[in-house]
Amino acid sequence: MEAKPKPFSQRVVDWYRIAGRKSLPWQQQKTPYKVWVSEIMLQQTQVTTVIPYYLKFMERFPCVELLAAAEQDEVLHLWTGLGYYARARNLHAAAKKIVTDHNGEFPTDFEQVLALPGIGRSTAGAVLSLSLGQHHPILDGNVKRVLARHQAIDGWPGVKTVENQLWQLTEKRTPAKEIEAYNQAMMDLGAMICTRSKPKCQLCPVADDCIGFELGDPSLYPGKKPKKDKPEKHCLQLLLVDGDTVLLQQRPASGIWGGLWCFPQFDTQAQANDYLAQQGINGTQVKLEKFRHTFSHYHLHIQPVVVKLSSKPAQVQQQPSQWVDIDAPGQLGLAAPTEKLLTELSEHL
DNA sequence: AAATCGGGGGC
DNA sequence: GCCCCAGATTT
Repeated sequence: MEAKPKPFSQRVVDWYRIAGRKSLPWQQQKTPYKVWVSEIMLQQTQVTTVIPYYLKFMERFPCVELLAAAEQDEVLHLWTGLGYYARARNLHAAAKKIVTDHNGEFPTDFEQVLALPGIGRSTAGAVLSLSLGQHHPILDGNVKRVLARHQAIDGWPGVKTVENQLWQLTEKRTPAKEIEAYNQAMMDLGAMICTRSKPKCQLCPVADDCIGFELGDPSLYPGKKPKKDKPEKHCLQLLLVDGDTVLLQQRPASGIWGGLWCFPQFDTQAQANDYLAQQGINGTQVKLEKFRHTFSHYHLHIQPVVVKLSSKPAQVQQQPSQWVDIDAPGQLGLAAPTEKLLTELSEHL
């Protein structure tokens, strides 16, 4: 008589009990708020990078009311360096909505959670299952990878039909019991065993019936995103220096570096000169070394130009701007290149 | 140098 | 609904 193999979910949960992660900061005395903040940060960054950001964030905003009451600048400040700043703005907006619409209590109804900005089906399911044990399937990058390999699902998950297959599969595999352990286990399995490259199949609890493994190369799944050439763009950034201070302008709320504070940026030297003339700014221009910053869809070559002013001009700024201390810019959200240039400027002067 | 990651929003 | 967009880190 043959032994009946254990179900997929049982093997995954058994593995988790032994090898999974249970002592991360957001796994202690779990609440929807803690799990929510961690999930948003983890959408764009790995666990080890997230931990210090998460700890600082929770120290400053231990509850949703305090987050809702904060200035956007301070929220972005705590996000500086994490990237995808729209997520911080959505987090902040969602906190305000929780206070006004839900009396400061994180909603426990799936549809209401889904209606919060920055939360889609997978994140809503993750927060409610991990913090409250509600039964919802999840489909983050880790789960996609595990499932796509296990069933050898072809194609890039960015394609709707492929994504739909994966949702069907996660619905089918998600067990009625032990939802919390299973969902956490699947994310851990993807992060620790079924890694993007060099998966540790010999340690995997579901390698026995993994079709990707059986076919010889699980790393062929999921299919890769078709790649596009990234255009090279160029710009100048003006570092207007007056004594120990420098001028920062706030970026428009949407688009690149939305809501962050950056140096005034121009496409051409001529446009920069026009601006300086308009603002009545005189001063010697000193070019710093050009560098390249890469986005998801283009490379930006930034030519920093230091302009030392003899006096602060009477600004007729068309957008919010402020003079900040070069060594201590304050509680503002800064893009990575802005931080880098501030450091350089500090050394240069 | 290339891959990545879940959701928003414009069309 | 489809398609494009966002950014720093890891491999």
